[in-house]
Amino acid sequence: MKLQLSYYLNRDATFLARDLLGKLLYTNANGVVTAGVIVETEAYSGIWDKASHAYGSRRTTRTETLYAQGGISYVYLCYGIHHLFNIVSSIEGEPHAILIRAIEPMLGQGIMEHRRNMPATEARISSGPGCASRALGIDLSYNGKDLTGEEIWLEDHGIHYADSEVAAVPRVGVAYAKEDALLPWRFLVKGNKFVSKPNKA
DNA sequence: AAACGGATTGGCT
DNA sequence: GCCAATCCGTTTC
Repeated sequence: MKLQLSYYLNRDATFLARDLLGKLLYTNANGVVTAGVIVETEAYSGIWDKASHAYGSRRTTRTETLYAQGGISYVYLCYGIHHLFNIVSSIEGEPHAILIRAIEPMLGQGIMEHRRNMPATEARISSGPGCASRALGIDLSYNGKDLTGEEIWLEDHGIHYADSEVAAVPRVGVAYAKEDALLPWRFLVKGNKFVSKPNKA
């Protein structure tokens, strides 16, 4: 049920990004548990990926997390306000990460409503990487957390999407990555209302 | 100690 | 649906 360390050691970031669709992401913030089904992801793969923070083997205090062995979280602040949550994968020294861009709320909707200050009937409550993180209560304090621990983890509840239900399209907001911006490394569940806005395929 | 810039969001037309 | 505000951790001087 709970995904174990071995799952995160897979060295194919795009495989994981696709495989993570349908998995449940849980957080436990001081006993307050919330969870949602992952319905949109993006793969960031290693030092050759111009869209990755680890492009060109860039190592700073912040990106150091990406180089660790898979199975931990990488949370960083975007635009000064949004906490973007990534799953670090692959072996130590190979900086792969999967950005979680949207979830479908499954547990603790009332808590999410409070965190987002909007009714759970609104799709945007957890649509988009910043919103999904906020709904789950993820902030910078979650950076570097063990994903097999008790604060944040993933579970497999047997939800599986057929290839015909999944779209692989270019990533969002990475125009600066030049030719790598065209790679179809964004995966989403077609027709799911929580998938974030940029829907063009 | 200061400047930078962004894996976005949501408010406005 | 489009456009532009925005903020602080990170990086660099």
